[in-house]
Amino acid sequence: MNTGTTSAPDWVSTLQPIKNRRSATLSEDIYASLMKAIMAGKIGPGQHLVELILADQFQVSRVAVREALRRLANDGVVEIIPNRGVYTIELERADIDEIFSLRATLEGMAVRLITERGRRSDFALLDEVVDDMVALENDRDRFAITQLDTRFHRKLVTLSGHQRLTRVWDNLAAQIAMVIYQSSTYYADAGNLGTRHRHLVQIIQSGAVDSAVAEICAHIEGGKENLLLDFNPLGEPDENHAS
Amino acid sequence: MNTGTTSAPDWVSTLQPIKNRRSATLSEDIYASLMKAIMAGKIGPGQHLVELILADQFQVSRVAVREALRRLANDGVVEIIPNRGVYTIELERADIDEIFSLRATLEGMAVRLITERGRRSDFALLDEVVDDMVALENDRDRFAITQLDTRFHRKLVTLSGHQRLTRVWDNLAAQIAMVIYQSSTYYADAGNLGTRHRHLVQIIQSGAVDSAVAEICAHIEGGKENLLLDFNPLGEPDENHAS
DNA sequence: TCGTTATAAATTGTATACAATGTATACAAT
DNA sequence: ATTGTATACATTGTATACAATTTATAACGA
Repeated sequence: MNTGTTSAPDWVSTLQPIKNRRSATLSEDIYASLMKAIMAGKIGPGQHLVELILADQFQVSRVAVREALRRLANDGVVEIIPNRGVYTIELERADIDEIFSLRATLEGMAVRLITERGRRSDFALLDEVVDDMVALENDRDRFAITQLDTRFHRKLVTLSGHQRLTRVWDNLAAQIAMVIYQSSTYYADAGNLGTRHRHLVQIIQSGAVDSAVAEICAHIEGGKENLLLDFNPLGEPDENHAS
Repeated sequence: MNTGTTSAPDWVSTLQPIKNRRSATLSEDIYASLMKAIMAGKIGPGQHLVELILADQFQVSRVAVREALRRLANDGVVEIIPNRGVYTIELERADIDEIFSLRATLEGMAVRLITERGRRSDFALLDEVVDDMVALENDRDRFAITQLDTRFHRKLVTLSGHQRLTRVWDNLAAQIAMVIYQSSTYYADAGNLGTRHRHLVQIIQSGAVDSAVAEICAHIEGGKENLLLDFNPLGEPDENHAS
């Protein structure tokens, strides 16, 4: 527990020290804590995550922090530069295109599997989430909305029964969340969130595979459009406006 | 460099100690070495990878090995059970279905992107690989054939220009290789390998997106069929035939 | 004989210590 | 002033040491 005297960024102090761990290993807890902070935008893009500083803050050793950082690198939310350090990624316009197009492909596959199989119980489980959405349609709690939306789409993927697909989606989910939380307009039309998802479920339920896949793709594309409404190039140079 | 006296499996001794590292970090080298051994089937499914034993063999510390093992877990070729250890995965029939269906989806997306864009230079690069295949059509070197086949499909993915798609595919590639190397019949029809891939490139070149995507899916599905010809349930119970 | 508890062995999880690498600063030479 | 070089600092990479957990083994009682 080396007491580093190095100057630390503001967001460091917001990280809660690990008192008694909740998961199987320390690094798991640290991973969860950092992931949450990054996804919520508390850490912000391009930040340097220094092992010793984080270790001091969490009151654990560097190795635990180190392992957590490697896991974050997997999920693509931080970048490791050998001998230099770990930095949170900076999402540019092209990245958003990639994230959403890949997401559409993955969820499209899930929808195809669900639709082809046509299990009544699947539809019921999806409807459950939609019901919660409808109940929340006049709410303005962005956090709750995001949670619910994510829950629906993840349910879609898990119901596919495809473990590897789920795993890949979970990886991407971190980046999706990063982007969504940073946007103010993504849920501009939160008012009809339930309606839109209900519609999607109905098409899936109808058994029309191609229509269902097309619908989820359009759904996701629509989300991207909303997102881009207020996309200001966060990490981008913004075209050097002289000086 | 603790000299463990514990009994070690045979395959351990085949791993070359790291003399002077080639990549940026030690764990990177160890990761590459282990991955190669697993993909080639030298380590086999269900094996327990003990950190200390590996550290002794590579003549490095446990932490470097540990990091490498975590990376392997990402790629889904080993499974980490907290406090118990790291084990190579055992692929069952359902896993093969998953791997190939996900692969079809990913490469399908790549083909769509390439076909939509219709870049002449892309076609040329793909044709280059196909030429090499044709030159090798009467060869019986399974290793060379596998290498070339992998090169083609990876080229397909990278040419899509979609970094995240490429990354996901690379992850899956390890599992694909594991399966292929363990099968004797996957390249049963290696004689027309070049022809089949040439056909695929031509359809892509024609610009017919739907046909091209359908073709790559059929291509991959065909590969799976070959693979399953000699699939003996490696890790599977084989349906308990009484006792 | 069976199950239960106690003890020891093996293995992983975590912390600390040291080495190597990269980065910035100060100073000299031109 | 500018470039090159040396030195000190910050940070990561790697090794060793200790703690915690699980599994195996043995002793014990019913």
